[in-house]
Order: sequence, then C-alpha cells, then structure tokens
Amino acid sequence: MPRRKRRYWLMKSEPEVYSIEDLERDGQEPWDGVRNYQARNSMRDEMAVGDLVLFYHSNAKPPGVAGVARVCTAAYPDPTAFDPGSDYYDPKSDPEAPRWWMVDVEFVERFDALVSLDALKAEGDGADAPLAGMLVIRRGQRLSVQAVEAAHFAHVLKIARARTRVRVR
DNA sequence: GCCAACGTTGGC
DNA sequence: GCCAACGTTGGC
Repeated sequence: MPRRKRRYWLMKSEPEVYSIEDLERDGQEPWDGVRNYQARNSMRDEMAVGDLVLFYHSNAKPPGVAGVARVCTAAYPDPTAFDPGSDYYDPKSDPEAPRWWMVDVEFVERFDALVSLDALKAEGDGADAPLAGMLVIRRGQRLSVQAVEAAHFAHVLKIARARTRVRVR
C-alpha cells in the first residue's frame, strides 16, 4: 500500500493562551478544546502523524504564523469534553461515542520573525499571487484548524526563511 | 471596544 | 426544515 501523502495544516492559538514559545518549551502539546465540527473532522478524519502545521497566533498584535509544528499522534477523544471541571466540558459528549477528537502536536521550529497576516495578505492578493486562495487571509474566516495547500505551506516557509537570512546577515 | 462573519440553538 | 436570535471568533 502506498504511503499516504503528507498533508499540511494551519492551527490557530491565542499566544496569551498557548504560544509557539510554549510549544518550544513543552516539546509536545495535546490540542484539546476544539469545539467546531469542521475542525474536529479535520483532526479526526484527515490528519495523520507527520503532517506539518503552520502555528498561527490569533488575537495577537499582529496576528500571523509564528512557526511550525508536526502532528505526532493519531486522533483520540478529547478528555476535556468529559471533565465537568474543564472550560471545554461538553455534557453531551458521551465517552461511549465521543463527540470531540484531538491530536497532539510537537514543536518543529519557531520563526525568527512572525510571518504576519498582513504579509500573508500581501502575497495572496491577485489571482496569480503565491498565496492566492489561502483560507486564513479570507475575511471572516474563523476556522481554527484549516487545511493548507502544499504550495502555500512552502511559500510561507520561504517568506520566513528570507527574513531569517536578512536578519542574520 | 467595535463589529462582521458565521456556527449553533431552539421555536415553530 | 426554516430561520431569527444568540454566542463566539478574531481582525481592526
């Protein structure tokens, strides 16, 4: 059986809650608390170990991609849904038929400079732009776990690398 | 702090 | 099954 092609993702986190620096420190983190069905479906049905993730800082000044993570577990039921003491408790999620699923992600890299939403938008403006059609730059896009095209993922890395080179020289 | 976008809920 | 009301996200 041919190996499944690696997929690419963008996952949002408010840095005040959990940042790329936190992930760098911790090494690995359970991505619990997602309570949106589309995001749940992505994690439960489409993610696989080894997939790469753009780690996006939302509700930040400025917002943008702060680094890269990697999916490091298969999907499993989100235990916070069963915990009455958790902010993410969902009394309608039954351990026998879990409603909410999650994966763990591990640290890969922290960009030297944030690739800001403005920078993404600047490269996504126009039909032939490198990031044209990227979901995160669309106005009103709230989905916290988004699929990213391989070419878009590569281009975001290219932006980050270009900045590093300038900074380091 | 405002508010556009949009997902969810619940009445019917 | 429609849709108005409501709640949340998240940029600005």
